[in-house]
Amino acid sequence: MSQTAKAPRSRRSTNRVTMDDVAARARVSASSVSLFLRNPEAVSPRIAPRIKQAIDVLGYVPNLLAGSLAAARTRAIGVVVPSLGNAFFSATVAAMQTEFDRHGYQLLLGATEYQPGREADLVRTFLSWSPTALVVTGCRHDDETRALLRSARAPVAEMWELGDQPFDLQVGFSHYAAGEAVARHMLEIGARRVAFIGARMASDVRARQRCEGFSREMLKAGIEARIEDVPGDASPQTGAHALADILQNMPDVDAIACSNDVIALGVLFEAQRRGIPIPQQLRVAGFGDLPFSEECVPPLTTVQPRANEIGLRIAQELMERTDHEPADDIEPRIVDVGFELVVRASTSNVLTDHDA
Amino acid sequence: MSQTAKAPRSRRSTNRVTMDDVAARARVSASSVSLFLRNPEAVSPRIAPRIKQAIDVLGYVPNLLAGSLAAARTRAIGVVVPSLGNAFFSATVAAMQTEFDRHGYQLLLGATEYQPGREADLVRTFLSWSPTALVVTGCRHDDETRALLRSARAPVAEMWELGDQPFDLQVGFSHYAAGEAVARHMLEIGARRVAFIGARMASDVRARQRCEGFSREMLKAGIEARIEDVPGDASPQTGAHALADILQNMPDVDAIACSNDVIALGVLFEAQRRGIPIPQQLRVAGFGDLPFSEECVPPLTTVQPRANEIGLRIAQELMERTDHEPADDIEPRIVDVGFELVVRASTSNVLTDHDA
DNA sequence: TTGTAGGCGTTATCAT
DNA sequence: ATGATAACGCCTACAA
Repeated sequence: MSQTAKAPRSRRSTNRVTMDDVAARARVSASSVSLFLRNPEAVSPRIAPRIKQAIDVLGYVPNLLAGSLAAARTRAIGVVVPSLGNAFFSATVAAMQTEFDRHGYQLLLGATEYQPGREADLVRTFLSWSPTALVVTGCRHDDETRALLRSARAPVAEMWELGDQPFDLQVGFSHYAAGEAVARHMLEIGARRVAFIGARMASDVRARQRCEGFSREMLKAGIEARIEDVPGDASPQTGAHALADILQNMPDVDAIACSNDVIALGVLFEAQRRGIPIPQQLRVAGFGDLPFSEECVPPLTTVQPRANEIGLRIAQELMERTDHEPADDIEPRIVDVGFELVVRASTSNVLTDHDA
Repeated sequence: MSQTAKAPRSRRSTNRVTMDDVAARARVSASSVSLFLRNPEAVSPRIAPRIKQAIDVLGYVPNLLAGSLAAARTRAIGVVVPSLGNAFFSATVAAMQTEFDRHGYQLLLGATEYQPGREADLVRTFLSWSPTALVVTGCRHDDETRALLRSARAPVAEMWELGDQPFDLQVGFSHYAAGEAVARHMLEIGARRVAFIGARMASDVRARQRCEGFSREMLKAGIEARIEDVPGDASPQTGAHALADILQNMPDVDAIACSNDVIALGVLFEAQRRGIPIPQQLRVAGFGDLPFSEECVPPLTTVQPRANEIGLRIAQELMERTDHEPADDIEPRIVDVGFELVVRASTSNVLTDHDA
């Protein structure tokens, strides 16, 4: 009895339980039910339990689409990341999702997989959901994306990078500074023949920034770093192959910085296979402080980027903004969460203290 | 001029460009615009360009909420995963998102972080979005979740596991079989004193299943496996500590299977530190075939679970189902994507062939 | 092919 | 405090 012949123009296709059904059963008006759902204290103690019971009995689930349409605000937040395969972003997304969820907001997810034009597509899609806010990765966006974001009637947060003019919120840190920090550390421990391994740096803006920071700092010391920009995702294979390449062209290399810990891990493995002692002959540093970085042999010097905090701060700042009226123009805000250089045995000769 | 005193009962808070605006500018009716948007061929070649231009000029973005409400179907699919920190699930989610996006569907993401009760909460939230379909992880759900899923007017896909009665679709493989395969392999290469390391197996159902498959197969050969169930997320630390534990209680252990490659990696590191030769003295196997598993020293024997294919198949099957009328009751379907035992040097004495 | 009008399930406004 | 009722922006059966 799904399509009854009668009832002309009845489009009530779904026999979904609606607020009216609840109202009827509780013998109140739909308005009261709506009120109760938003603020249970606002209805008299006489009818509140009736409504509550009706909801339970009927198994009523509010229709957010209708609600959002009527209220002209959707409890959804669109998030664009380059890739979920990257542990940094999946950690940030996880943290955001948890926090959004706590506030009753739904996370809409999109990944560009580093394909040009995808960001604009995803943002456009998100916009058609009338999201409460938008979160994008990085500060570099093509003109189309910028236009869409500017036209958005919702706060825009940029994450994982600082720079340019913020739309409404930026939460991240300077990747140049991270690269510089690694370079300075390398110099301090006596590195003179250095290289930087990065994956796909033409499209991975932030890896490129770390690379540039590293190179510039090295140049200040009169050292020209060899840059190994390998195609494809960052992976241990990437690192292993890159090390092979570097050794061929620069046999006396004494320090290698990597744009990612997984690359550095590959360097460690390849060095192990070749019998190159680390850090005695070659110092290695990464970026990310991934779970294995503390445990590998030797433990890896790296930069810890606070991926979770980025997600959390973004969510908190956005949740705070949504409490205000969209009218009160809130100042754009930049939050530098910083990073931490974590020095471990891969760049120092001290005893391995992995089991502190 | 946001709240003009006139225009009683005007709630038009947003000066958003609507379909009516487009229609007015193109000098056609809104329904023609609607038709054009859904099927550009269906309107006359005379007005089509007018509509197209009006859309561009006004920067019209369709309101999916209104559209979904009217059409009683939302182009959104809710996905529940245990955790995005787990590379398996983030890979599957990435694959799904890409495929959904190709079909114009939005992925709604939720993670339980292995907390009891969270699955039901997330499903309930998703349901209020009237999703086209729901995707959940695994086949074990509490009563509340089952009830919600059963009541859902949308196909329900279960992933990463097979078993029990499928709601509409299951795409996964047998984790028991995966555990058994590892056990048989270990037996073939002469393992006699074996252990299994798993993380948080009380809540990670699938890790437990792999463990059980492993243990049962060992028992058939008269061997009782020592089971190391460590708390917390799977990590190299987990593996390193577990190996230490095992060596203390079972010094003559000659084979260790792990519920996850990252645990196995930790075992390799700890063995390296202790000077335990692998595979000569100790065979090690993992699960997941993560990026480092082929590259580490020695390369790791593992089970490759086809995370991407699971996501892709789920998306494809669901997209196919949504083409049909919800009326035609489609048969529940089970897709076993299988897995592959990848034998590498960590369990064999053959020459390392990492650079094939 | 194009237009008209009713309805999708809420929320918000206003009157009681 | 509660209830009518008008939006919200679009889709779709039906008429023209």
